[in-house]
Amino acid sequence: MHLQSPPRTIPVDGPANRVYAPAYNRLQNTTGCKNRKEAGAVRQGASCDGLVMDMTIRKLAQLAGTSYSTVSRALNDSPLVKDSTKRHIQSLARQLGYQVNSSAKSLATGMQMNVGLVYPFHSLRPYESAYTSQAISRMRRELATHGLDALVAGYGGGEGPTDDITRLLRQKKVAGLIIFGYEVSRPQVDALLRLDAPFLLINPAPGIEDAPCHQIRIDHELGGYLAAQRLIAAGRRRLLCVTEAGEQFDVRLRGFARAVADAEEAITWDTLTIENGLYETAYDTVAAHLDEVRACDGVFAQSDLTSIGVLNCLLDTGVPVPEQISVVGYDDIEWAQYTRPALTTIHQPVSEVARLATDAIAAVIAGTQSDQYVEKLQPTLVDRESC
Amino acid sequence: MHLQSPPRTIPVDGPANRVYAPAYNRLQNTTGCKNRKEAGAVRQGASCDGLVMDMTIRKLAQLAGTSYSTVSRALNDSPLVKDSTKRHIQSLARQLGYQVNSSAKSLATGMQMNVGLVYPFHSLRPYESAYTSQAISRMRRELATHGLDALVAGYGGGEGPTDDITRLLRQKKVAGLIIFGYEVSRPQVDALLRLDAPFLLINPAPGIEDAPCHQIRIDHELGGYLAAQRLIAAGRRRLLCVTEAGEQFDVRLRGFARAVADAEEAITWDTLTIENGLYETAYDTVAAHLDEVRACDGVFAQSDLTSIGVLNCLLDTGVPVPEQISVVGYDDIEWAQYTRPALTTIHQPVSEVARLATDAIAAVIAGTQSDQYVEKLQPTLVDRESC
DNA sequence: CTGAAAGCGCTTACAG
DNA sequence: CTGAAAGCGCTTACAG
Repeated sequence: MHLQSPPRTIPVDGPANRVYAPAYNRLQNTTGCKNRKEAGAVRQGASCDGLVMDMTIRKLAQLAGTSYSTVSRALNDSPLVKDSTKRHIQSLARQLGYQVNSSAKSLATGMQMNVGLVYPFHSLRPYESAYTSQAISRMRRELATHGLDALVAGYGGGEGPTDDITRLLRQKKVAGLIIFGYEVSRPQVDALLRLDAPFLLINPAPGIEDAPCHQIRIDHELGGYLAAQRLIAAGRRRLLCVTEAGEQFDVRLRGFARAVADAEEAITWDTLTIENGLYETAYDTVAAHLDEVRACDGVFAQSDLTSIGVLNCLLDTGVPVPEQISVVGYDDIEWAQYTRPALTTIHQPVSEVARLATDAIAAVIAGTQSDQYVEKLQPTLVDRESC
Repeated sequence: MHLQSPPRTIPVDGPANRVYAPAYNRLQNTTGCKNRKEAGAVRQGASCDGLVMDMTIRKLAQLAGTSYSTVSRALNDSPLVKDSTKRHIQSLARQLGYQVNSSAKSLATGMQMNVGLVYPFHSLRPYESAYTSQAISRMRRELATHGLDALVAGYGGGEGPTDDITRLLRQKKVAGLIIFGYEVSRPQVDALLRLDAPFLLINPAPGIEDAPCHQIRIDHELGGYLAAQRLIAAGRRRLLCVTEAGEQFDVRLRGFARAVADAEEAITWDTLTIENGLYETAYDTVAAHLDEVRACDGVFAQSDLTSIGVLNCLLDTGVPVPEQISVVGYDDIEWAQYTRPALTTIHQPVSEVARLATDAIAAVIAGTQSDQYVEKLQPTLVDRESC
């Protein structure tokens, strides 16, 4: 077997006309390394079912009888390598359970095969919304089909660009970002743009839509329209929107208003503003304004969690739903089907968003997608029992 | 300002007595790099609010007027650096928004500051259980306080050790793993053990408990006991356990049986086995065995999702809960409080688990925790309306 | 098609 | 306390 060390071409005296001889690759040093590293790190030489933990392309090259350059090319399926050589090396690698050291690869290529999934940090809740959880869960799987791993992170309200949003990119921990954007600010997006790194916004706030970046939008105006339409079709004439303040909610309200205007019947509607989207907040706000709420016959709430707060408050105070008041939610999270009455709601196409977002970011990272990717998806009405 | 290049000590002719001059660090090469890399990667020199994307310790060193070794030490807060130098460098780094290249650091130290959060892949559901989501969400935050990022991954049933479970470790993408272990197999754990890498099991199946690895267990026997005790205290005498097959569920059943044996009253109990933990499965199974179910007066279901399936089926078929049949669930997911009647259930201490797991894995990674970490936590009963 | 070399951006033993 | 050097494990331009 041909070992790479010592290199056969080393001139005994060095070339006289060069002051500095090239630094011959340190081929010798497969074992005795100068820099120590233990302390919790994986022990050198540990093996697992015949799979060695610290297999490198250098060792693979020794076993295959080629240079490690060739091993590297073979493993990356380079067309420069002879087919038989490639097959030999690949099968050897498989047998020995070789896994590339992602840090080394990343350092050499300048790109880590991870994408950051970043969503707004709600200090109010110890966990993400059901909607976010479902989306993350699905994206992780889709990402895997592209050979990408998912790193999760949060971002705070308006803390500027030194958030996790840019950190992961700047540390080169991720090759790109999928950002659940409904709370990302314009300065943050601009900072990202200046970084010129791959990122994609899901559901950005209206003020962001004209930013020249990849986006997947949901037509929330239509969502609001659909909600009002359904309520009106159920014969409801005095409507109430339970909503948080914020541009992203106003859009839905605009759709709502348009449906009301489109209706042939005389419809009145009003708004009950809640401070945040927590279940408890919705519940308590409705309880505090019971008379106003009971004066209406149909409620549109801006998220399923909010809807469930409204629904439960109504039920607990003896208001029959949907007999006296209809309720329409928004999101169609898993739990919307488990309430009694089951929640009629506007479905956000999470699976589709996950698939598209994932394909898009993968393409951007691969350099396949160069121009701005913008997709606008339509929500749909899911008819259940609460309206 | 003293720049590092060219090195002042280069002998013009090279030392005569050495064949190979030492390879002087390539200090020159801060700009003209040989290896190209673009294609979706972050553009060189892009800047963001005065923060340069590709700031390195080399450039920092030039600006600070020291060697980059000193910069490295200063940034890592080494006691070897003079305090004033350290402060100078650190403030410069902060000003310029320097962020370490995590791949380079990882390659040099052998450890990446990420931990993998791995949970069982349920092919049946497009998203994780609410319990898992909540745990992941909390762990991510706790991890951040240790300077660790969270990488999420799944593992399949019994596909052996070439899962994501070992992949992330072997690729050096993570320094350690937190594994939601209720479906991890003994061979998988053994493979992990042979790898000698930091990992911690949450809630492993009973057959794993004697493996010499870090674990956080929940006393599910007690959980089962508490459930039966509550049902009995509510005057229930003919009990039914709705459960999946599996060791981890048998433990709860044992606790349940013990409570029945401890009771002074004559209690009968039976088991209704469901094929999996899906809501629909629970609902349909109860519907298919309505007579048997109606013959009992108290149900203990093995997860909240299952309980809600049972609850809804009962409600939908006109059985009043808890008047005719009491229901006790397991897990205490967020949604348990939103059902009507609100679900009485066994609370798993997710927050505590998240905090402990996170502290433990951080300690193991840091090398602080050397002996086996085993924590056994106790579930508690949450009394609501369904029992 | 293949190999030797240089480089990616860090850390750290070694030698002042 | 500081600097120059070597090394981490890859990729890839360059030269056969």
